[in-house]
Amino acid sequence: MISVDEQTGTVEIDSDLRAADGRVPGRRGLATRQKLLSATRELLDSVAYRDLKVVDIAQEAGTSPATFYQYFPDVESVMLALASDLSEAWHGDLRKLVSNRDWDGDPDGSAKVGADGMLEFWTRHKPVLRVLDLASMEGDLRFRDIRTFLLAGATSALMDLAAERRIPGDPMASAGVVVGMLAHVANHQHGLERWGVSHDVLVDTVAGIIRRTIVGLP
Amino acid sequence: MISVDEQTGTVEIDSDLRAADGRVPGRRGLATRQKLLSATRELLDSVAYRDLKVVDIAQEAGTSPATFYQYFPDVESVMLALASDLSEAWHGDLRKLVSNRDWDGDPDGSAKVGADGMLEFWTRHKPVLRVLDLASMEGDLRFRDIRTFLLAGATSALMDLAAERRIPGDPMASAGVVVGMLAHVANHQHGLERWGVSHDVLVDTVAGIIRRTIVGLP
DNA sequence: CCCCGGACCTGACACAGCATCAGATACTGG
DNA sequence: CCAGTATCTGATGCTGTGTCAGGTCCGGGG
Repeated sequence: MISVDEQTGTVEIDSDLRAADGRVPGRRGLATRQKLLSATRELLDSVAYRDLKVVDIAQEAGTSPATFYQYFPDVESVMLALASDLSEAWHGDLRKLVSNRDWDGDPDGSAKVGADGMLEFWTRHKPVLRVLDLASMEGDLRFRDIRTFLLAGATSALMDLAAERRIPGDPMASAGVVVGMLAHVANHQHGLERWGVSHDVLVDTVAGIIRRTIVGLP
Repeated sequence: MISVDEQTGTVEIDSDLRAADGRVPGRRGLATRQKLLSATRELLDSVAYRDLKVVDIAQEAGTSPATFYQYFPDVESVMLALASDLSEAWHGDLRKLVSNRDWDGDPDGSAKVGADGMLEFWTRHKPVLRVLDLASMEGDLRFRDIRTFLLAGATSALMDLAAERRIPGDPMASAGVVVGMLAHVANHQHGLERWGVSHDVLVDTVAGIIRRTIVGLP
């Protein structure tokens, strides 16, 4: 669980969960909590976030709505937990997607692998990431901080890359816009394909932009 | 009112509105409908889309919930109408933002004016556009078609530009990605500024990407 | 083995917002 | 001024939320 202190702006990893009444859950309780999380992720494949009902999550998890409220105050909090878990699990891997590349030896290939990896990651975790983007866009600071944390590794790696190479323009802005573009393209992949743009062409286009914006011209 | 025929996939401009019971509204009815639309737009400045209640819209418009249902089946339909109006009104202007430029004489200036204009347009109509993006992302085809129509002018103008100049890569993909990036940056402008990226730097960064992706290298 | 106390679960309930309809009210043409 | 139609709304049933008191399950001490 990532919690953000609005006062200091620091991000803390806080793992001692509490049930609604302040109890510390035991084995059985944690299992139930987990079942509720899984049930939510399952439902998210077929139901839009807005249409997720507490009743349905409880039923899918084989329990009652009242039990749901023992572990989460509302549906939004379940999403917060799911997004937070995902963010913690992948933060580092996304950074490596950028930093573990041979940008000097093979800049084009590196850009392509990075773009492809990002798109693939987004596709794999689409349901949760979609909600993360949705809520961030709506201005929810808790989701926005989780999203920022998830992308921070990749963003700062790209920023360093741009700074090292003395690319014209602001490295921070370039990295931020590029990462945003990647997330956006990943989300709208289906829409673009519907317009006749194949997956491969899309990856090449995005890779080209990364190449020219971050690494510099050939 | 833009309506999309799911069967044929065609988009039709349909202006003869009907009330809930099939009547054709008169002057008074149309005025009430308009008041409901305005009330919704007003509320959207301060209330998140998800939290928009029929009760509140009706109250803001100085009427009753039952009246609301005479003109719209639900809140989503009001948004559809607002987005549709916006799309029709600005479709052409966004195209001109790209096509009325001297790309040969002053490519850098043109890119900058285009980027700035797009960001300004997005900021001005933020509340409605945010919902448009939100709903499109959620996969709602009606909103996605409206969004596509709104951006189609600018996109095809950019596509032509890229094609004329025989830029490496697929012109359609380049234009689509660039327009998507513009929309994304516009939406996340505040987040990026919070990270220390000023508006001007952002415009320059985006203009640079347009310049290199669509017009070609200096 | 039984029993007890705490951890866990749930049926029942009060309430908010949605959606509908019958009947009241306002406008307009003659 | 009145009839007839367009427009509006109070009353109502329904779905889903969030809370609580009380019931069930389970492991450890007697």
